Amino acid sequence: MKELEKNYSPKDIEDRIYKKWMDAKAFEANPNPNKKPYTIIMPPPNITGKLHMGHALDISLQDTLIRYKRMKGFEALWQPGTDHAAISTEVKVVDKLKAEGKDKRTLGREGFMKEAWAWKEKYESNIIEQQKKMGASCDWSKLRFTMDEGCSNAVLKTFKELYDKGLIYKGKRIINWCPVCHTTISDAEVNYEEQEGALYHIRYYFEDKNVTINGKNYIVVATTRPETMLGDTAVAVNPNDERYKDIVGKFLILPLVGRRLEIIADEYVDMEFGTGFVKMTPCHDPNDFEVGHRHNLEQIQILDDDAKITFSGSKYDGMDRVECRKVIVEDLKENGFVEKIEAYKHNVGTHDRCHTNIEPMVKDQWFVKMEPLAKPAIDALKKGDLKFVPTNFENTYLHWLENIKDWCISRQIWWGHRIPVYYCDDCGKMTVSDKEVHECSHCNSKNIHQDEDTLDTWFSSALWPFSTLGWPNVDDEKYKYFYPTNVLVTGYDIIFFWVIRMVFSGIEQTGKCPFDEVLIHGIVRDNLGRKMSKSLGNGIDPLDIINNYGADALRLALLTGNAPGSDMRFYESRVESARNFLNKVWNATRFIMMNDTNDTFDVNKISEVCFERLEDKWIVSKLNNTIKEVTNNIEKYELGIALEKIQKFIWEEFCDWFIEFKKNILYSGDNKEKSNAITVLKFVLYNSLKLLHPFCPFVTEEIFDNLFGNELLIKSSFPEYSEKLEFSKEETSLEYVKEVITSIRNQRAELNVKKERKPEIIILTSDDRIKDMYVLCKDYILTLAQVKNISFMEKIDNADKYITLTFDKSTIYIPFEELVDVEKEKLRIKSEIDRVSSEIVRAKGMLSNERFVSKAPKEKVDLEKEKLQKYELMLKDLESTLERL
RNA sequence: GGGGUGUUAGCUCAGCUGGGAGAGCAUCUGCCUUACAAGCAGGGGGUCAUAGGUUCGAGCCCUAUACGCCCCACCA
Repeated sequence: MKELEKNYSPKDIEDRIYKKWMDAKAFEANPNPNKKPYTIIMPPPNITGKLHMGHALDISLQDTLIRYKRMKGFEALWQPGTDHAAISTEVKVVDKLKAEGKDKRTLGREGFMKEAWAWKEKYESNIIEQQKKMGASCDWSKLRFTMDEGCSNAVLKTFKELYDKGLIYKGKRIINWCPVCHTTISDAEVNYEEQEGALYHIRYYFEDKNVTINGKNYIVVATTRPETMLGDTAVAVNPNDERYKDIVGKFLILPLVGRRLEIIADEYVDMEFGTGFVKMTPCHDPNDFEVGHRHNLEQIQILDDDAKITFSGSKYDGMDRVECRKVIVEDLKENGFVEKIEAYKHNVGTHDRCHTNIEPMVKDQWFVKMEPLAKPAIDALKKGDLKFVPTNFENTYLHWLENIKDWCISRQIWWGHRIPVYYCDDCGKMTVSDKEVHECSHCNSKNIHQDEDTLDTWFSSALWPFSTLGWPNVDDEKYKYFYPTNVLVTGYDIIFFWVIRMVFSGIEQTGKCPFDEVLIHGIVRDNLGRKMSKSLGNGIDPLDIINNYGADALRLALLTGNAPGSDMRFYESRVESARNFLNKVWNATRFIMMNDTNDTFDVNKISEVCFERLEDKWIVSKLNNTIKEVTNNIEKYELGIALEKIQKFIWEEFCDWFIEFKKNILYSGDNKEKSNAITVLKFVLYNSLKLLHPFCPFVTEEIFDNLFGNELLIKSSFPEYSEKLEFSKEETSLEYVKEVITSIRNQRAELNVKKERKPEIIILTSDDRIKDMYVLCKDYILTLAQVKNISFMEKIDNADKYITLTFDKSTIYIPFEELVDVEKEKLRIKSEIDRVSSEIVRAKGMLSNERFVSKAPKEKVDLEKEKLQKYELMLKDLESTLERL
């Protein structure tokens, strides 16, 4: 047996282990009729960035699940890939070009795409390398990209099918325009930010000088955006507004411009707000657009794509929107149109990528009709075909789908899937096709040109669960075997963007919900609870953590105490304690290897009969139970709880107690005993490593390799709970061990044993197995409580010289004069009497409550009876000891 | 405005279908015991936000209140 380093150092190990897995093709999964499939589709990271803590958490969760299922005997596929991240990437590439003195427009579409693909190659490999550092066991041989040929085919096919069904349409609608990115964005990509602004109250005079309201011949409208008045085409009031009933249908004159505006009545207007008059700017406000439609209002576009004013023939033409606002307000003031200006906080829509204020505009765009698609997605959840963990996100999901608006999918950028629509320059008609198009399908003219726009990046990600598996080729073996997938793991922040769109796309295109369950996790925040962000500079780089502590430690830190769906704060101290735990496992291994006398360990030859001694039965039974509980927890996605139980078992039960028990045998026992001890130690470690492997794969694989050789841990099987290891008939034996543990604890903790004293303690017991356990603990007691030795007696004569600790099956006698400060001991016993007495009162109270006895389950009642008995015994003993002192 | 969620030890958080309050960190005490000082043995510290209710029994279920956070909608 070789010797291990004193401390676990992940750096030397992780890359080597990862390579080993890769060489063994351990991550690959292929259709296998003899196994059940288990599939997780990885949320494809954007090719714009590097690995952050959110990814690290995402990977830790998924990798743990997939490794677990793989060990459980499933053909477990974790499908990796990356996302082209349309706008984000385009912005980055444009910036990069700018830095190089190049310009997107002069480069042209083709030249730009070349640059973008080069970017993709570089950044994709970066992020993949980083995922590998985390230990991600995804099937890299099946790596996909949202713009690769297969995914592009899926996009074309889907577009064509939805178009043919009338679910994709082109129309002039009001959309969100980003004046910086020069593209439309969907509603979901708009973030509302509260901004300081002003509410400008402006007078609009009646056309007819004889018309008055409240004695004035003007009305007052309130607006936060006075510059948009250039596009006003009406003023609206609520039809139920008694104040203004008589002036509906009258005309106003738009200040500065002179346009005639009719006063119209529409329910949209809130009578309570402001003056009850609303100026209507159908081209630059979504609500006004709707009202405009109902009343056939003229649409006047006053902003161009840069959000500059286009109002030819006026001084405002060409002004920036912000500048124009100032000028218009000045002009209004000068001409006496301003009633008042109030400071006003309001929410302004911004682009989630560049944080520019978005501009509502009317443009000809492509949309997906959502209502018919949303319905089956709602039903899927209601029928139970789809479940969220935790379930409270189901409300969010339903609420969004039930109030859904059509999805604007066209983007005025180049990096993405180009919309497969071709316009004929001769007949003017459209041809939509999922194949290459060379001529107009209506007039056969070759004079055609393709739509310039590309698709929203989420259009392709929506197809990810099946496009990566071979769809639209429905005969693809991968698709047939691995689809639909089992669980989707992602953050709550992209439920709307991604999860919902995958669900309705999956149902529409494949007829099946793309996954059974969605495991939602929260955001990893900094130690002050803030989001990690570039602008705050508070981001923690997972790679730094991996360098310092190892990937396993990072994974453990992210998984412990992290409940599904809720945010967590990241503390480096957590990583440190995780690392310490791993070191503990490492050293337990080291201990076993140092004492190893048994090179012929064969786990298959181990059965329940190997566990002869009490402590063996005890630890194996603990192990067995841990396996059962941990399996349950993992199946319920309670990874944090599972991990906690494994750690507790390994550290407290295995290391602190079992290994300590075995030291006596290993140091002084005979060879057969030693060999037996090693066998059990190895058996428990062997299974512990397996339990632990899904969570921290590197260190466990390394240890496994050192200790058990041939087999790869990643390919081994997860431990199974076994009835045979319950030792149910031996249950009392476990209590013996517990008793010994308790007695040792009591001596150490409560007696204030003086350091230099090493007297002999005496134990009375008639049970040989108890005797055995005390002998086993002898050195442990010696070391820790400085008790010199243990002797066993049938009875003890001068009992009043001893302090006693009484248990069910044994009594410990400790010579108090030698060992203990009598006064302190009296105090201890008194407080102990108080505690036990109150327990007795509690138990008696419960048992004398007739309703408890009659209504509570029998086992609960029995439990209380047992407790009462035990405490009464203890009380008696404590009282007699106190008397003797 | 609608929906969700939180309030548990000094800090950050677990607590699964209701059955004697837990972890990590911090703190205090004693240990360089030959697997591990990245360690060992122990201690202190909680009216589980408040008020009611259901129940034999509530941190957990119900109702209300207070404070906080998140998401959606967005009123010019």
